[in-house]
Amino acid sequence: MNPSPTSARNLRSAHDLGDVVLRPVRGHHAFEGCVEQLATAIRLGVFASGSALPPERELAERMGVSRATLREAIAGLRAAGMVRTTRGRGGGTVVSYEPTAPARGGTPGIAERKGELLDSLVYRRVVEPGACYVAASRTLSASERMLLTTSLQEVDRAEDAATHRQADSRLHLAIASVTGSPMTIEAVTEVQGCLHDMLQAIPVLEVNIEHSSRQHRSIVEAILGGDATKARRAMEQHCDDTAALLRGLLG
Amino acid sequence: MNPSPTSARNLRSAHDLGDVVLRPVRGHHAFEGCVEQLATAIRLGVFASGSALPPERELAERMGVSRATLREAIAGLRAAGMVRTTRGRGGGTVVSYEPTAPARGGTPGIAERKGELLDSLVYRRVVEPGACYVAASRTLSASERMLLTTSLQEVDRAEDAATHRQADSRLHLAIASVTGSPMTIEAVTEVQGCLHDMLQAIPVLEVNIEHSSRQHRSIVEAILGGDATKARRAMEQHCDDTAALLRGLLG
DNA sequence: TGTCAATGGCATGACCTTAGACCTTTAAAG
DNA sequence: CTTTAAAGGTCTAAGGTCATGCCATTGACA
Repeated sequence: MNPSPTSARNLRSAHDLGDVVLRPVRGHHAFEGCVEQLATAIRLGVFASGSALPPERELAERMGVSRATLREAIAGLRAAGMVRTTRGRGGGTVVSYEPTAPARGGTPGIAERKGELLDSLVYRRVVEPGACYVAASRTLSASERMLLTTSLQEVDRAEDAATHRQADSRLHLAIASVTGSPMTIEAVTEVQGCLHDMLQAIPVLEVNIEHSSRQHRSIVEAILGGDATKARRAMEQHCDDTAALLRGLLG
Repeated sequence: MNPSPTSARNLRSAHDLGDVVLRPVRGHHAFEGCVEQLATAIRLGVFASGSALPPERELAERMGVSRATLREAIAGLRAAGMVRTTRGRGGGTVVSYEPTAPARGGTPGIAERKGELLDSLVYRRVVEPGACYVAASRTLSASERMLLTTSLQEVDRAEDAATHRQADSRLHLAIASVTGSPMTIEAVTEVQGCLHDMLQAIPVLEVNIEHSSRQHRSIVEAILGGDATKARRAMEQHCDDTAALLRGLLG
């Protein structure tokens, strides 16, 4: 009666957790992963235009990859015009990528990733408010407090949409960073990568920027003040507002 | 005066985000990753003893790895005595791992991972309460509600410490699963893997089990009742209590 | 009972990745 | 000006990973 329950197989539970926990061990080739990670870091403004990437040997070690592989990745970035490389002492690989304003010439490849992107909005709602809570609960060092205030100022000071977008990402990463938790930082980095792709795909409204700036201020204020609950609530609101906006535009 | 600020390099900000966002592209070899993931799933009870793993071809595809690589991983599990493989139609790879009671014969390799494990407690505090909130916010299908109640019952019914440990993991994975968010599920899976390793390393107290069972009940109750705030608060309490216990034992 | 299909077992060749050593270039240091 | 050290550029041998196709085994089904 049941569709072929072979003795062993049907011991698996109905709503099978096994179907759900097994994830790809790794997406693609190592060098593609490197390209993606570096490109994301650059686009998010973690490495500003004009600044140098760490030396290849150091980068390779930090990314857990051989120098040959890392070099292939850098060659990819160079081919894409995101970095320029010079040799000799004092040389290195320098970021030549200038942030571009959102919604320039359509949305390349957003539609195909719709599922992943919608998921990232849910995940963000989980991760970022939690990170805020943790950040606000900790006693922050002077340099950590400085990182937060500086990042916030950079968001406020941004004059064009492109710089503002990067400063926004950096602020969120800064908040994650002051949790002191590598896993949390990784999660926020992943989320911000997706978010950036979405926000680049839509036109920016002045109203939205003003609105989110207010939220940013109250988030940072709450974290610096050590009010974990308030910090989380503020970030929740921020995530929900952004998500509503983006879900509307993804259909 | 400053320690050698070469023109380009010092454009990197003081509290350098770049130092913090770059993560290993992938830990180790693909087949090690497979072993780890499958072994964790088995130890957490996602694949119960006696049940069959999916066919190699299917598993390989789901894990994004070639069958050759996956087979090497399975060979590893077989060598470790966790699975048994039979050929022919109706054959397959069957889990032969029986859960073991915590704290049997010391704590192999917990000390070296101390940093990672402590981090996972912070990360858990971020992820699981958030997952609860999302789960409680959704309208759950009948089978999702069933999954939750069943998982809860299994925790309560567990008669020895070993099965209780697995049922506990499965309940947490079930909660993640009903968020419907793959990224969230992945995060909780990772966290539960670490948590399991820690909890296996300590003796279980009847008191603690009783305490956490109460918390489990109120968590599931809140999720089923759609009370997101209450669900999150209950899970926060649960995480904090477990974390306090474990931090004490990790030094 | 015989056939078949689902499953694990195996082999091949192309490609990727690694580790390490060594070369070349070039600015900084003396 | 010479030396030096810090970078990127190149090579090689060994091993990991992949896609694919085919073989071997064995329970299910007619």
